[in-house]
Amino acid sequence: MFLPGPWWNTLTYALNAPRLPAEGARVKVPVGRGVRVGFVARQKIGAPTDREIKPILEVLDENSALGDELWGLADWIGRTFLCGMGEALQLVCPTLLLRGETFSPCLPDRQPRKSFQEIPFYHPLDETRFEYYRERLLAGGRVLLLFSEVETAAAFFGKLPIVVKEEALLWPSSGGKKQWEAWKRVASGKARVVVGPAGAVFAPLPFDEIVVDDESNPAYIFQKTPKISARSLAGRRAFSLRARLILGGWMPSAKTYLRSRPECPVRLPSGGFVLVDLKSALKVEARGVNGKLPLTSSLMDRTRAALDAGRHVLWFLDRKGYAGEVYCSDCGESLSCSRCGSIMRVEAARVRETMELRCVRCGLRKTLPFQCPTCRGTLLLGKRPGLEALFSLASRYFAERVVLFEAKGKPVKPSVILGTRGLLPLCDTLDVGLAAWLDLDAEARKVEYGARFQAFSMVWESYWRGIGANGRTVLVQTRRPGFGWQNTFRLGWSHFWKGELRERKSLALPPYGFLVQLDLPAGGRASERDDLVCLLERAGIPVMDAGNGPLWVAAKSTDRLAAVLAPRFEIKNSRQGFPVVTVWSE
DNA sequence: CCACCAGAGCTC
DNA sequence: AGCTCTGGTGGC
Repeated sequence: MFLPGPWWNTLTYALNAPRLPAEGARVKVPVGRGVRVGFVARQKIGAPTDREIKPILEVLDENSALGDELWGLADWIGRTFLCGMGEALQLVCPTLLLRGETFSPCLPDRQPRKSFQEIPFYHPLDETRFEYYRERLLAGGRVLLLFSEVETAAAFFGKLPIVVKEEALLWPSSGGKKQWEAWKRVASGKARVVVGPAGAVFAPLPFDEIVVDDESNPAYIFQKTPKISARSLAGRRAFSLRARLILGGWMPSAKTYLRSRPECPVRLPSGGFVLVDLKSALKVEARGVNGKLPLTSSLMDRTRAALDAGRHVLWFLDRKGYAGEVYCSDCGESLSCSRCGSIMRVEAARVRETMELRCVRCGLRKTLPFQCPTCRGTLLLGKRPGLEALFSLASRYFAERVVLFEAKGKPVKPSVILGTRGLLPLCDTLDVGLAAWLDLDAEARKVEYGARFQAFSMVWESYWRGIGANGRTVLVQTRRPGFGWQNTFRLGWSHFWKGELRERKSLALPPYGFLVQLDLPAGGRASERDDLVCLLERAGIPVMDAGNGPLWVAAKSTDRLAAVLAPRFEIKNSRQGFPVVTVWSE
């Protein structure tokens, strides 16, 4: 039996009943002090144990609660992404199914298609792609349609022709009761078409066709562990169902490009793209903050011109708050979080017009101190000015036409709108004449090997997104203009991927290999870290250890690593907590 | 005197 | 990660 949770091993229980429940059926069993719901595993022949075997308290299902196909998907997730069946089940199942809610599945039969087939469909204009998807839905069959954003899914669903809508379902973005109702409705065959965000990839229907729009968007990666992309899961489902997989978007992901080498169908018009050297930035400083703000004369001129033409301007900067860091001018020490030790940034307090500190990692809020907590120095200065500092500065030039983006409400008059990549959806509804990336080098540094792709795709999207694309200009400020990948913007993503993949291949990075991130449980002994490193190295697996932060392992396949980690994830090790394993594969 | 809560303890 | 047990608090 598998227990939903961080554990990898199966547990053995005694059954006092004439008939064995099917693989995947749920049972109630005593675990630790309490009673929990588990899933029946494939029978192991004569599992000998030296300890007393506890009884199964209740059998909840006669048949598999998930169905064979989704059960197989969970099994594949557990093996491929080093999370074990327990966490895979938590990801695949609706929460109420895990709690033991009763239901009787009646999954519809399906005439299997002959073979798996992958169709790339890349076009920068939403309407062109969406029209194609609508045609696919009208053609009949069971179709799953995934979108990278909830809003896009809802909008697409809203505009479906009545005939399709009647047999379609919009998958809820929230869990709980709504998700459970959707699950039951789909499982009982009351919908032929499922439209939704990433979570809809677990809709319990044997689809004939699976469409993934915007397939390279990292928004498909689930927030909770295991951090897997719904796109990978869609691909796996299509493969095991022998369904048709349609991959659409602005541009392909590394994996898809590598497999089918599609050609970029469009280029940026020559006037539509401007590359600016950030080294020529104006020497403007915000009060109390050290460091230049990335404003060049080229940016200012074009912004003014776009506003005069009655159009909106987007300024992208991936730094929230007023300053990214605060340091003491006497001792040089930076203020750090008392809870997790990360650096604190300065941002506007939610009450009154004051500033407060906020931890970039754990989100802890604190009031801004008057003196340095280390040396009692009285001059605290900000480093790396962010959007709020930019706002007060830009207001000097463009007065009330500058807006700091908030999710709600949109400016009516032509404005300079400041924000992070979250501004991109504004292109759908506003006439954007200029999209400016103030400091492209600083964008998307989270996953190092994916940083260039992130940056490229966002800039690419900022040109094409929305109906006002005609005549829009994209301006990119960088410290390295004219070198390497920045030049591929004009030529399109085929050129970008060719260069990028050549480099990743030489380093055996994804999609050519796996990169595994191991975050150790907080509060563990330091020796535990050494033990794990030692264990891996003895098994011939080299580990990158920076001393703090996660451990990294690069591997061609995850099999060997899985074998080494498995004993660490047995239920008896629960007391010391478990490392969080994240597999980067594309 | 017991309802309620936070923290400890446990895991085939 | 849940689940239950425990022991302290507080409401009346």
